[in-house]
Amino acid sequence: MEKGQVTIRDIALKLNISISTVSRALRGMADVNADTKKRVLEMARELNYEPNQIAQSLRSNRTNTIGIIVPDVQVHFFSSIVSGIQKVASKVNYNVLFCQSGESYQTELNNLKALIASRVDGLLISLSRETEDIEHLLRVQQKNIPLVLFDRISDDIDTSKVDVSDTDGAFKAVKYLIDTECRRIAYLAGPKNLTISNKRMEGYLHALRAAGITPDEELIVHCNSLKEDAAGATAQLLSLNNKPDALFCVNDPVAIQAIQVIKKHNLKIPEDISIIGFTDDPVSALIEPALTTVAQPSHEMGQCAAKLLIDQIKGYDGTSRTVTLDTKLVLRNTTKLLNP
Amino acid sequence: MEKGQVTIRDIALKLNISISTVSRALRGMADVNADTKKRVLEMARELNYEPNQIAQSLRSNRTNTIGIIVPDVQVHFFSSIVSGIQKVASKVNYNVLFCQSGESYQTELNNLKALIASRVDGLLISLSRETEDIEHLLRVQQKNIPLVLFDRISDDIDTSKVDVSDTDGAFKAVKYLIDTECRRIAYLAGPKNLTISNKRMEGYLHALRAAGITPDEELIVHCNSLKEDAAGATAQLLSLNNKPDALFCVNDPVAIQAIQVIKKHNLKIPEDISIIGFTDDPVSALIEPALTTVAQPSHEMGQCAAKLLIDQIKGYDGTSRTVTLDTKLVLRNTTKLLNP
DNA sequence: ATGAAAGCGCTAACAG
DNA sequence: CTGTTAGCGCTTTCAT
Repeated sequence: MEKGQVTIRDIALKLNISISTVSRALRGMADVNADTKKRVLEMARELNYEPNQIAQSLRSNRTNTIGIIVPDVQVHFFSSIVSGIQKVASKVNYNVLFCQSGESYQTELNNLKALIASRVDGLLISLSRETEDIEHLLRVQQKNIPLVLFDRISDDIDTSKVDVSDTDGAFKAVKYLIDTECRRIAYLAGPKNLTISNKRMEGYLHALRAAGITPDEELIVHCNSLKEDAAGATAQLLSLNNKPDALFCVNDPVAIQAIQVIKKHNLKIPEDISIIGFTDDPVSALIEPALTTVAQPSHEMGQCAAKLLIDQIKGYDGTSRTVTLDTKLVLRNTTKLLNP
Repeated sequence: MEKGQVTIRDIALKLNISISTVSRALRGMADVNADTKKRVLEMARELNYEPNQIAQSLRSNRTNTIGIIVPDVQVHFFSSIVSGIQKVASKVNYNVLFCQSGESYQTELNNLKALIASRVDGLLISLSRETEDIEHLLRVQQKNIPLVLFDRISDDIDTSKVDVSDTDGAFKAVKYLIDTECRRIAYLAGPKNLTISNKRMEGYLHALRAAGITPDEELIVHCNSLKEDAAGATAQLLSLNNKPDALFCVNDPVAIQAIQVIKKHNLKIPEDISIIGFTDDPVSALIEPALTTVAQPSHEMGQCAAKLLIDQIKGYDGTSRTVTLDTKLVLRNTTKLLNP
């Protein structure tokens, strides 16, 4: 066995039959003598034979492998998506080639190159924060490689996409704040070019206007590198003459930062100031006070994206479509109770 | 381009030269006419050529791909390891095929089969909780596929391994509890067959004995399915006539469960009862009180395992060795301060 | 029911 | 410097 892995040739030689017969027997094709077939299968097991998928792929031009690129799998939201993808894929015998862009456009490019070279049957991508130009995605399409974008999607390309109802989620959150008597509601936003941040802003503005509240520029603050700036941005809001009485945050980490700062200022949550986040990170239920947040179905998102892609690969569905999953407002202790 | 991806043959035809020349030019081999080479490279770019790694792999018998199996990537500890692995691998142009066992032995077996069929150059595995028999790993070795185990390792196989100093970490934790005047220290253990849980128990016992404290069977409670049973186990300890004054927990999720229960019993942490966890999950710093815990360098663990494997693949090092990474006691607010 | 042979895309002798 | 050829392991005609 020193010569590496066992091949159908080894089996054929041992049994003194041709490799085509072995191949046929192994795949359970109809026109093989029952006895031959039995002997082949036995020998295969005895020699611990595993089919060489590389050879199969070269022949069939299909690898049964899909590629994923996410910014950073250490972020729970993404690991949950990746988990969903992998489970769906493995159920239908697809392998998953896994890459991280680390929020770098250049790395995303390199990842993509590697995945294309590996001849993945399809691609699942959540764009890096740096990515603005999507030329590389167009090149994927030219090569007829099925592509599904998720979460960090782009409007500049016509392909299948999975996202969540950001705008509606934000609307529901801000509406709840208004319904619980908050009037000066601030938005702790993400970078100005981040699509999801802008969509959430839309929902925020829409909810304010629907309640007859005029948005105040002063109350919208952008954090450039999400985590780091959040504390500063919060401090800035708290130093206003006319302080906010609620904070809607672009995501949970920002909200958690905000909570820390607010606590230091000795303000009571939610009596003095209410807070709502976005994502429903597992941490959010455990901190104190437990964070009210707009939950995104991350695991489901992964599953949905994977299904969409595999359907496309198998040619069940050639049209590109966008699936928008629902968000849900999870009420916890950083918001006041609704008076019935 | 309807015919799928571009091959060196397409380039050769367009340029009216042989495919071997194209192959040589593409790989920048010395003995190619500078002009020919230039024309090949230009044409390659023009046609958007990407080398077919499948074909290369079949020829070279190397895929430049490593396989990972982890129980569940949604657990931060594992996603952090996976992240470390992927970064190291991509730096040296290795792809990562990613699988999850979901703590199921059967799924682990299936994953392994798929990865072997994909002819990965090496394997990185953290065993499922169900896995007791390691026959499948021996078969991997018979096939001469380099294998590195990490975190959930097995003593029954001679291969490279990466783990952390569980015993020493536990010792440090329990010693700290003793040094801060705790005397009745309980151990909230994991399943009885879980290696890491047992190693941590050793450290626990060792620290007690070193301080002249006789271990009390009553104070060692096993949780079978880590998360679910923790609450019950804690309640059980609190109902003892002679209650514990400290809790050493097999991991952070268990510790966090314990904290909830203790709070409900209106006991003060750490005044009435101290708690120490294991892992340093990101949550642990954010809960209240912030959890004192034994930190495991998860990201580093991934990097280390990947390096070990790749060295082995490249034949730099054929011997199997075990790397034990250091743990660190991170003091937070579930333990008392040390009196100087 | 089985075998022989071609070919998937690429690399590596071996010739020229 | 370049072309020809064989072959990696497998599937699939096409014969027999």
